[in-house]
Amino acid sequence: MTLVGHNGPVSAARRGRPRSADADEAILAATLELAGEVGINGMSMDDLAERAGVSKTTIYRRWTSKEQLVLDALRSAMGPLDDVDTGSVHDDLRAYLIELGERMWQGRMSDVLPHLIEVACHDDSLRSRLDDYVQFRRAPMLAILGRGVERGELAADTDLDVLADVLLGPFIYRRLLTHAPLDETFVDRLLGVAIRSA
Amino acid sequence: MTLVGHNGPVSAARRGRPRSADADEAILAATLELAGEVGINGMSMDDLAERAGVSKTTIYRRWTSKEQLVLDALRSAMGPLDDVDTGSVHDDLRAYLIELGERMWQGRMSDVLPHLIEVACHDDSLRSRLDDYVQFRRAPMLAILGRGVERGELAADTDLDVLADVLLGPFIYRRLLTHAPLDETFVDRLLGVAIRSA
DNA sequence: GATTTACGATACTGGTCGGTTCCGTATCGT
DNA sequence: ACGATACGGAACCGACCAGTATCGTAAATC
Repeated sequence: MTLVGHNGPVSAARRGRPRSADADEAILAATLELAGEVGINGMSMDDLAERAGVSKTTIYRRWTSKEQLVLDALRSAMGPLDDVDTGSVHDDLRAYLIELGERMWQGRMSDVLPHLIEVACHDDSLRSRLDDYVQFRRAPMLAILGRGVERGELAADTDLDVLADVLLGPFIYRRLLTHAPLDETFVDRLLGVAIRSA
Repeated sequence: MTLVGHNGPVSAARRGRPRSADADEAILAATLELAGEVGINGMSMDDLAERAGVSKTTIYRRWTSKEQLVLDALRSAMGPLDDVDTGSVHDDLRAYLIELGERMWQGRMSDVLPHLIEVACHDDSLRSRLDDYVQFRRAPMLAILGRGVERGELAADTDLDVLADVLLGPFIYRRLLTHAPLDETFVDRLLGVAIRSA
């Protein structure tokens, strides 16, 4: 969490008033919310404090800087993406892409993504955080495709990297540029184009 | 151009010292350069003036605000993208995508794109400018695919919209997220996956 | 109850930035 | 030559912002 104070061993029962766990959650949530609305740089710490229903002091008691806070908030937004093995590439991909589509619209990370991409152009910390996120989305996809090759559903010489690009790229493209929907209809048509065994 | 002064009829030979055409060009070029490096919001007018080798007064004599300047600079960066008809969908797409790949790396618009996407989230003027750009890239692509259907190279029930997403999406995806190359090898593999008549 | 720590509110500091103003100089048409 | 306009340089204004400091109060331990 990169919290400021050395929160020592839990058993050691600190003296004094304890930190509010609600405040931690409220600050992280408000950070993602505000950063999604006005951008990472456009977000002022004063506005953030107000949105979180918390004093600015309370924020700086936990994080040393805005940068550290944003980093933590982004990490907290990365939920795991399950990769179920149904025994069929098509069904695996369908399930995976449908969930991806949902998260791309309502996931906590989704609104911040455009801003994160922007800042990552010059900020190495955020750049590596974004790389984590990208691999996070890519790994299950490559696993699914790998199983497809093993089972003979996909040609052995298939370029899995490019195939993953073909399946993931349109999601980013629609989300950032055309704002077209990412619903089941889209997933089915996408699979129809990309996978021959449709 | 949204220039400030009413530059009247050209024949009317204004009195006094004329505006420097070099300055116009230098300012627009420096705007794209700097905006690409530090972002649209991160670009200060003082730095911009220095980069353009021009005084800040000279900028504000031409444009009323930073916003107007950026809008003009973006418009000036949109060069036309030719759509040659070779008689084969595959060859048309190949030529188109290879040029797209080149422009995505070295085109004047390309560095600004991530920043433009970001700002477009809250700025309607830039949002519509970005929409122009998107349609600008999509239109020739759809024309190529349309001819493919006419010639019977593509199935008549092909969803051209999704197919265009499949061909363009990976470019955005690689450019913004994975930073993988957009070279000829990639184009050929992409076409191999997306077009059955490969 | 005394001590220790967290909290909210507010004010403050040092810096940045968009945009304006002023002045002396350069370049045009007449 | 003269008036009109453009130019560079620099100072300037008002707004905003990250981060700090202070103070009175609330909640925990001892």
